[in-house]
Amino acid sequence: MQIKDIARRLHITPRAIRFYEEKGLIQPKKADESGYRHFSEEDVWRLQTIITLREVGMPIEDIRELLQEQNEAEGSLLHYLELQRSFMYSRWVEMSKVIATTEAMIERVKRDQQIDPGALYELAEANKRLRQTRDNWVDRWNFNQIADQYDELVTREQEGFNTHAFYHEILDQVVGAVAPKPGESGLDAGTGTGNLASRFIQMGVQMSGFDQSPQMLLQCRRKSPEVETKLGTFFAFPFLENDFDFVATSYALHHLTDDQKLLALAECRRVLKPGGRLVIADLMFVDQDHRHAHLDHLRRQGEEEALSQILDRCYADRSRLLAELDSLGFVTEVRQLTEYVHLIWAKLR
DNA sequence: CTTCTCACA
DNA sequence: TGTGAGCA
Repeated sequence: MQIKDIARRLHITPRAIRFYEEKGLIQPKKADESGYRHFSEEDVWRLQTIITLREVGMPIEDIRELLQEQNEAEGSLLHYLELQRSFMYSRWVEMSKVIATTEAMIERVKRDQQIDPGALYELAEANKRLRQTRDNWVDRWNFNQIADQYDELVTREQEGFNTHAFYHEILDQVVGAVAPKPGESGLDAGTGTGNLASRFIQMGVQMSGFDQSPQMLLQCRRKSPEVETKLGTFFAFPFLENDFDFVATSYALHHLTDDQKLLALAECRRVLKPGGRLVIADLMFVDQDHRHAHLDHLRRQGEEEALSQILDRCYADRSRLLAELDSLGFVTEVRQLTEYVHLIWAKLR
């Protein structure tokens, strides 16, 4: 297929296609003699993905990085579509928030019968901060790289400080706290290799899960094909509103900063049915005082490894999560499971 | 019909 | 982040 054919098919100009090649997003084969580009079906999917991601506002450079890690995964068409879906959801969630903010601005102007620039500015800024908080996330753990060893890593007996001590027991506690009834549908947020989701599957529950790492999802599909898996992020769960009876999440929130955790809680709320419940098990401190006291303690003991791990991972401020859950309309209960792992049970009022 | 480069917004 | 002109 020549450049004009594919351009017509995808409704873009040949010039733009060459431009994407120049930027390193595609590498079409060139015929030896003429120097003409020849495009395969795979190239079509890839370009379609590029176009969609551009349409939802993703910069060229980001698309390039995304497609690069994507390249090594197999089953291209499905992966391209999943990438597109994931970003459609993030765009959708973002638009919902912008609409809500605009509504609030309109209400304010109507009510006050005059424009208060400061307040309107505040509202507009809130959107910007939200986007920044969300865009700040990076996968410092490189899950695509470690996906095939992940289960081994978390269950290995470790010398000294072990963040994943009692891993399986804690997952069992989460299942117990959710107390799922057969036929219910649940979501495992940040499902990874599906260790939590598969427990629910065994109880006759319909499970969905999402993760930001395609490689982790491959492991999950291999181990537990019954889990519906989607590519997606904690800032835009790839699901519609009111989809689930419960959301469960374990050892995932600590990959987010505290601000990002709050966004994630709002997403939990969004996908839950009325009366739905949320169970979180993760690394936490009771509150900031507890955090600082504990860090001081470790410093005095010379526990450098534990200290650096805690500082490196984003142990949650439990009190802040609870406050946010309350304002989102949840009633909550808490239980401390191990030295660092706490369990939060929450139910929509 | 395609290639590439250069200038332009 | 692309586009159009001009050339080979």
